[in-house]
Amino acid sequence: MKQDATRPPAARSRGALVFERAAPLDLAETLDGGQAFRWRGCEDGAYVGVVARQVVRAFLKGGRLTIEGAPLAARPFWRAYFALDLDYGAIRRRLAEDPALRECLGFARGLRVLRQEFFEALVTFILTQNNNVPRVKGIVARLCATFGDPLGGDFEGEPAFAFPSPGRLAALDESDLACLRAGYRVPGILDAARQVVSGRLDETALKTLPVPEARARLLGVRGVGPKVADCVLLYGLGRFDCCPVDVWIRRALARFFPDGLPACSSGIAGIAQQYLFHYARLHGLDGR
DNA sequence: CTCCAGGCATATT
DNA sequence: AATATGCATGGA
Repeated sequence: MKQDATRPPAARSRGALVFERAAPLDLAETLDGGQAFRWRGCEDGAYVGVVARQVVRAFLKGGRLTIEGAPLAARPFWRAYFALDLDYGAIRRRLAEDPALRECLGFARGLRVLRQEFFEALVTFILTQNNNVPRVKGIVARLCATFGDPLGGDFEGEPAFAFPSPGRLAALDESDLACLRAGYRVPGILDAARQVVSGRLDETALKTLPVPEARARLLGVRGVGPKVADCVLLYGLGRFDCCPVDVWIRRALARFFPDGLPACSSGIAGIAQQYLFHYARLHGLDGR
């Protein structure tokens, strides 16, 4: 509830990006489903987020997606972020060939798999280890507020901060990160940052290498196991052919689909998995 | 106060 | 190669 009349106006090159034919896309399902941790829903259905050093407001109206606050030059970025280059109608039709997935599709009409930034996905999914989404959001917020660059906008009623760069985090030690209250996940954050800075973890390589090799490299990071590695491949590297291992989900869903879970169409197994995960959460499956 | 969160690292069989 | 246990922290 504070005003800052001295703050410079938003950069003049910023405006509203409008994407026609964004459907099927549901912001709540996509932005608030445990894929990303830097979006907050508003009462009017819009979402405010900090992504790639941009503080933006996203909303849907009549099948059109509007992104306010982004540089006009960032249009390709947002198109990729929301996977607007993919024909989700066709993808859903293909997934619907499997009976189990067909059931799930009905409960997530506008779910999409985001293409997030690599380093942020790597760090945030290290944080998800044995953790819950609200707390991950809190840790990420503290991480950004403490070590990220101020961006000049507002987020959650506070000044907005960028996600910290690998270089910034790599120079820290565990005591510096104690303020995050991230517990035993801290060494993983540091190792991830240092491996990126050293070049041992290279985004371009991870995007072009065969999935098994990219996965093997990610597994070399402290705090990255099979689950986190595949989440990073899927959300942070756009490897939609990669399917996060999720023992819990498979066990829980087995109750609903005794005939077996879908084989996961080749090439888009990760997208299929996302529908399964959403379905499981929606139905409050506890795996009992 | 318990339980547990889309696991992982490590020590045991 | 499987299987068991500890783990920091705080939301519910």
